[in-house]
Amino acid sequence: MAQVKNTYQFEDLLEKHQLKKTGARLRVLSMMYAKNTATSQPDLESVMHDIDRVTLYRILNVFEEKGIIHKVFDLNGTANYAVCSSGCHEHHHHDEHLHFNCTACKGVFCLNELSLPAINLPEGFQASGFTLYASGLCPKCNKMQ
Amino acid sequence: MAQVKNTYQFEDLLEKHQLKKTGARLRVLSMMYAKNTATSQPDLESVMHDIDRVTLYRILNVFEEKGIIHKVFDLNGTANYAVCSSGCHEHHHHDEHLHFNCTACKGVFCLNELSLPAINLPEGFQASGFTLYASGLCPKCNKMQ
DNA sequence: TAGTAAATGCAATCGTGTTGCATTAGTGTT
DNA sequence: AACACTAATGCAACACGATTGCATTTACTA
Ligand SMILES: [Mn+2]
Ligand SMILES: [Mn+2]
Ligand SMILES: [Zn+2]
Ligand SMILES: [Zn+2]
Repeated sequence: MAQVKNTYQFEDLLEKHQLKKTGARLRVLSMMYAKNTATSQPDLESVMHDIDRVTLYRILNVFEEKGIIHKVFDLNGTANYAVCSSGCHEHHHHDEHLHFNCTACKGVFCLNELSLPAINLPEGFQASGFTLYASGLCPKCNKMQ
Repeated sequence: MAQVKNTYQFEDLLEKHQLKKTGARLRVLSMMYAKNTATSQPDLESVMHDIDRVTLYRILNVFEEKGIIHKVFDLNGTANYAVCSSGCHEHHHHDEHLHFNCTACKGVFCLNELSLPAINLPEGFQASGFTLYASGLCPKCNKMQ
């Protein structure tokens, strides 16, 4: 299950990153921390009708800059966001784990427990980051066939 | 370098997949086979002004269905396409290699020579495909700093 | 060469991403 | 508690890739 926190902890989180404590930001945080899958902006919009989509867009952007969440693309190429596990700082992410895209429920899962094996790139290529994607069926969809 | 072919071989390729031999399709094939990086639809449009965008869109789609090319997303989430190395068939791709996104020139490289190490997924997850992404500098951009 | 299905072109729409600017609201200070 | 200042929000507008419907044209086949 995801790492559930309460409102006070979210306020502390915002304060730590020198972000003003607004209702929209707290609601986005509580939604993202409650889920065990990544969240797209359309996901947020479908729930928070009263918040402008540009506001949500900017909240996601600033959270990513601050190292609170990280971006991962789903099978359609749309951005999804998930809370960073640990060790992520402003403009410095360490989310090199496996991202599982469920082809049935479209859920995007961060499998933090799986670290990536070392990769030897061909001569000349210089990598700054890796991401491993897998697609298939998540546990829930797998059971339902 | 990429696998260059001539027009007759492209015609054979189309015939093999029961696709009509049209000028647009042959031109798309020759462009994609001549490059060593993946090609986006905007790439094609910038060269083939006389072909309608929707036609290009449908050509890319049918080529992917037939297992001639495979789709890979760049850092912006836009679809790029690259010719399949081998073993890909209709609705059945085997392009489990590393995809390198150059942050400078935006090129997307298929590093076929790098096969992926075996991955053990957590209980319940059933994967049908893997893709490893790396971002950084390609050889050319690396030299130019 | 005529008939048929496939492929194309065009117009239109959708969805996500992005910017500018005026207004509002959070925060530290008086 | 009121003030001032800056950050955050809402709204309008735009960018651009993705996607569909439909009429027309083209490639193949009989
Ligand atoms: Mn992740
Ligand atoms: Mn590839
Ligand atoms: Zn699922
Ligand atoms: Zn490059």
